[in-house]
Amino acid sequence: MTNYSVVVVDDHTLLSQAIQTMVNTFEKFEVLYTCKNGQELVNQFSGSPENIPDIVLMDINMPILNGIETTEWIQKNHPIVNVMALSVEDDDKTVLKMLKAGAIGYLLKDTEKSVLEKALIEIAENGFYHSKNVTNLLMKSISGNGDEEIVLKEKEIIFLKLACTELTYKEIADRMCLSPKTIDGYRNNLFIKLNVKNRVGLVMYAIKNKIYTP
Amino acid sequence: MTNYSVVVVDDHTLLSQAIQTMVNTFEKFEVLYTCKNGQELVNQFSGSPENIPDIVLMDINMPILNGIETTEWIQKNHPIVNVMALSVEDDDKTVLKMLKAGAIGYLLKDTEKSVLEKALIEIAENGFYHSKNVTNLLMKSISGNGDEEIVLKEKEIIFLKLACTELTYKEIADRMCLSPKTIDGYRNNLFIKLNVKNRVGLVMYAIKNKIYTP
DNA sequence: AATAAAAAAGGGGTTTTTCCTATATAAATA
DNA sequence: TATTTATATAGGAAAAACCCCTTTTTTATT
Repeated sequence: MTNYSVVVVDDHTLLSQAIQTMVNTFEKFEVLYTCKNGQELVNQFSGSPENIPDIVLMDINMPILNGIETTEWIQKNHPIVNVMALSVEDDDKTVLKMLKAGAIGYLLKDTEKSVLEKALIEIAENGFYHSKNVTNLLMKSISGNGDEEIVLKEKEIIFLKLACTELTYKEIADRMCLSPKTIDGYRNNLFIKLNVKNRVGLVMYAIKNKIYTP
Repeated sequence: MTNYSVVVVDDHTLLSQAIQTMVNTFEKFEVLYTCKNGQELVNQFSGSPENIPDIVLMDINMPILNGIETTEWIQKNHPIVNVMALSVEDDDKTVLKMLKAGAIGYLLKDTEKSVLEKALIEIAENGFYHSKNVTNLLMKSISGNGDEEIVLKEKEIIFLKLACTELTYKEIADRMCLSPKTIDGYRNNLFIKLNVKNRVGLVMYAIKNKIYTP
């Protein structure tokens, strides 16, 4: 009987290699290769059918092509592959996005070796795994709470980024080649849209949603 | 000939266990145990002399007792132990603090397995290791740039945290049981002290220095 | 106790932000 | 083309943020 093949994707090379070493100690599992980001994975997958594993262990925060985008790509092009998210993130929105993108499991990086093995076995044999946290989260997400995904337009994002600097709205207007009054509008729209009270609220939203990185 | 003993400290259990597995594959090295935070390490060290390793691989961001504090403790109580920092952080201040605390090396988590092994060997045999990044940083830090460590008092920190919320300065004053005018003073002092122009500057400083976590 | 230093508070002013309402203009659509 | 619809812009005003300078109160120091 052949082993299940695994690919590890994480921009922290040491982590991905360490996990590789670890997974290789598991009976039944074997790491094919590791990737530093989503782009590398896409290249590998597109290279040869032999590069397509049974399971992908995927970090979320990565440069170039992040975990969510990459999972979407896999879901579209190789729907048989099981993606398990592996992240330090545990904020609700991120988890939900990852699951929506098609991940069939979600594991925090502060779990035990044994838990990872158990999760891999479940995925390989049953096709799913969910930690307690995630199960609770899913319950919450289903019951009520439509969540109304907020979509920002390009200019709003640019504005938001500038609002995270020490620039004055007047100066932001100059940078964006718009009248201060227009900026006034952007700001007020976002106050309502993002449900915040003032500029600090904008800044916090931008940071939490990775629109601006301090 | 006996192996060099290593202890891995990281709050991400999966990472510390994965690194444990990896280090155990290195000839000459052997992991004694892993810890989830500094407190655990202190307990282990204080438990039995057999628990004291040659090398500690230490993460920086940890709850309870962080990497810098833990390194200081080790430096004070077990100065023979070599601490190597292992972190995703690469901002100058953090690295310098870690080195000042007594770490003899600094490795980013996105390095290769082979680099880790090489670093461990250097530490074990020569007693030091520095990645290129760190060497450059040290050069910068020595040449000129006194850096003037900014020290904030307790109340300034409380104020700074509140300034990161959507509260009005008036409301912050209430929370801190101070007059709005006093808050005015705190704000203006911090503007000068932190070299920022407005509230966004305060927020950014607080976040960058982990005084406030979004 | 006298003096110095730090923390808290106030007076009063300018600028920026925030808010509300209304209009011109461009872009998309029936 | 006429009609929405989204985007950009104004006017005006109240609130909050920002700034400078002075005074009181507390705390520490010799």
